[in-house]
Amino acid sequence: MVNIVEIAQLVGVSPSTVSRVINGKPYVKAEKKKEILKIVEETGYIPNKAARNMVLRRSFTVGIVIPDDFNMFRRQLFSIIERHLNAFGYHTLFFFVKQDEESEKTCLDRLKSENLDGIIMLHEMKSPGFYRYLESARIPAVSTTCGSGAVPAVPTVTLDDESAAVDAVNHLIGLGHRNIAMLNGKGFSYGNRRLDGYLKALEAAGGRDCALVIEADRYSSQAGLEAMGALLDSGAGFTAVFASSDELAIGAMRALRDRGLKVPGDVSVMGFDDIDISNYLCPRLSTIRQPIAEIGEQAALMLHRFIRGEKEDGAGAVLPHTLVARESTKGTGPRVLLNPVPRGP
Amino acid sequence: MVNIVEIAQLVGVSPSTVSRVINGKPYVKAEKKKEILKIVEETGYIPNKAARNMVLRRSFTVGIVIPDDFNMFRRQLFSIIERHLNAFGYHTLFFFVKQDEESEKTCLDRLKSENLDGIIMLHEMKSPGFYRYLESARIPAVSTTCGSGAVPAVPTVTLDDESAAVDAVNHLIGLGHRNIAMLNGKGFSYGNRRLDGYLKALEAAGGRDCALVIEADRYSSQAGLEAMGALLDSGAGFTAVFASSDELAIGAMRALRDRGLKVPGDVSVMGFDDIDISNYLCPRLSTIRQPIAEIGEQAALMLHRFIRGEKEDGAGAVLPHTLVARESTKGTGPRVLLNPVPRGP
DNA sequence: CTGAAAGCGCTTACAG
DNA sequence: CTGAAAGCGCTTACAG
Repeated sequence: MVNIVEIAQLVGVSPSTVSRVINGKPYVKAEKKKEILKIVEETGYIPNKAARNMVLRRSFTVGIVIPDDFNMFRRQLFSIIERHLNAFGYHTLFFFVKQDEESEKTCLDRLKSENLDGIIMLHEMKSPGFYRYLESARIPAVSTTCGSGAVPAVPTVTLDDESAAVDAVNHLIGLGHRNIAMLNGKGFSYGNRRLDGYLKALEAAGGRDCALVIEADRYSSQAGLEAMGALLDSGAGFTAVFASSDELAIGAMRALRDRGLKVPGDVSVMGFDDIDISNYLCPRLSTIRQPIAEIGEQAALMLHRFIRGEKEDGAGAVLPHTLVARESTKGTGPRVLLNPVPRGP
Repeated sequence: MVNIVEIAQLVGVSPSTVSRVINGKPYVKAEKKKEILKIVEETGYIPNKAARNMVLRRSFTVGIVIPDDFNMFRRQLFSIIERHLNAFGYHTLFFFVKQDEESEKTCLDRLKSENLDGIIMLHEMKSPGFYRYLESARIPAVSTTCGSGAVPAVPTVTLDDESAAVDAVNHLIGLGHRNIAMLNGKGFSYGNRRLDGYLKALEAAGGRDCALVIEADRYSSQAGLEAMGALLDSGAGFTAVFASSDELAIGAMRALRDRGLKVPGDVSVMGFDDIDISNYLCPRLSTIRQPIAEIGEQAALMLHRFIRGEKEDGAGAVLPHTLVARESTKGTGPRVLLNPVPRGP
């Protein structure tokens, strides 16, 4: 690998000058510049990043902290963020973290050694030490996952989970459903906020005592399948389900079908996220659309400004969601309570 | 940020000694070691990575080159690879690349500046310059995506796409189907290999003249929806479809349903990949299971050995696939050719 | 077992 | 406009 002093020798100038033209600094005579560029081109010289980062004491890269088992919603989100960040000139470094302290600690240690320009959180850390560090080390960070205002040092770009859940449940109520179960995930605060919305909507409709909540281990299809299976086994009655992620809903639909129940004939199913696949399912999934593109764009932009020292005015942004009514939800018709068919043969 | 000389001063030793204990080198008196560790702990000192990488002339990180719009199959694969790589002590740096020369060039330039220990290719580069560079710079690389043996310098861990496709089509043939369409993606050589398998199976069954191939833009559900729509519009007759990715199959099923056709009642659909979601669909998707976990593990292991200088014996590994017959494929029954219903008013 | 010194490849005041 | 020099934070022969 050729380095800057070799280039300098080849051209017959000093490394300082080479550095200047490489970094687009002014004050270099046009002809010299041309010669240098020519040699750089010929040799295929690429500056050593580690050396550069060291002296500059920054890395021009932003870290993206994301759950190890990130679902499709985050899959889509991070692509968008990555793209915007690139457009701003940042590289991107992923930190996959699991749901345990050990993993969070490892992540934090790595973070510290990287000299990151900034951080995007697509994850919620349990350990407060993490956020304390960001604050004390004055590392700009933006979250798309914490509750708005939950972590003072970290502005959050998100939707209003609670009112989105209210809308989802109201959609079901408007269709005539009264016994609406909620299938929630675990481990993220947005689950709580969506649960709050569910309860609130029920309450407003005078059906708070119909609340029926089951908690899945995660937000995946498999978790949804299992949780819905358990719900059906319990013998609880319901004609609709609100799942707090599309993947949960997909698993739930599968469990319903496995018991011979029709969606939406017997049970209406409502998701949350509007991941790409939801519109290709049979039936197409009714859901709450998160404005993924806008969240990603805003988060990247906000972080960029943050890094450049344009102090943000605080809590972040709350973006509008959309109710997408598709085929997996429909009216109750005779409004009878579903009696789940007994399991097995 | 505290650095190594400050730590040294605090303890009253030289930076050399601190460096030794941090890196677990021998020859440090136990008591000194203890004191140093204590101060390191107290101050929360983390070595500066850029500095370390520079002097060591390596980064302890492997690059993962992956299509910008990677699908769920790669999503699952990269998580597995990332985990194994971590277990071997590598960090991981993603390079998202688009299907154009520009993007490939950018990727290559970044690659050069990173001093990577090795590279995993979850993508196929069009520009031969990329592979030439890997070879000339002697950067260990392993692919999971190129054809086996396609790029001499890059061993490949993959399945036998052609014979997997043969199995898929034979499954359909065994069910009584004769008019089997293939829905292929674009831009990756494995598409060609799967196409070869499709043709081969047809030929072996004496039905080569029934070949009916439509090429989608990509391997996504949307692409599958569109391609299947076009196929139906063409008026071509078929009772089964072999799609070269599960996502393509999902889109195809949606298009079929949109025309009022039943899967598998009217048309059987076969996918390829066996991504997580496929087993939750209604109907559950019949498909070819790629041994994702094994591919990921093997690729990581092979790269690790490669990096350590244990020269691989060349072309890589071919792992076994599995035919997974689920609900989206079934016998033809009366074996009539489907006459597509005319498109809606 | 330990430290002083050189060096990794770059950038940036500083002096001209 | 340009170069010599110092310095970023680490590691590693080398000499003791």
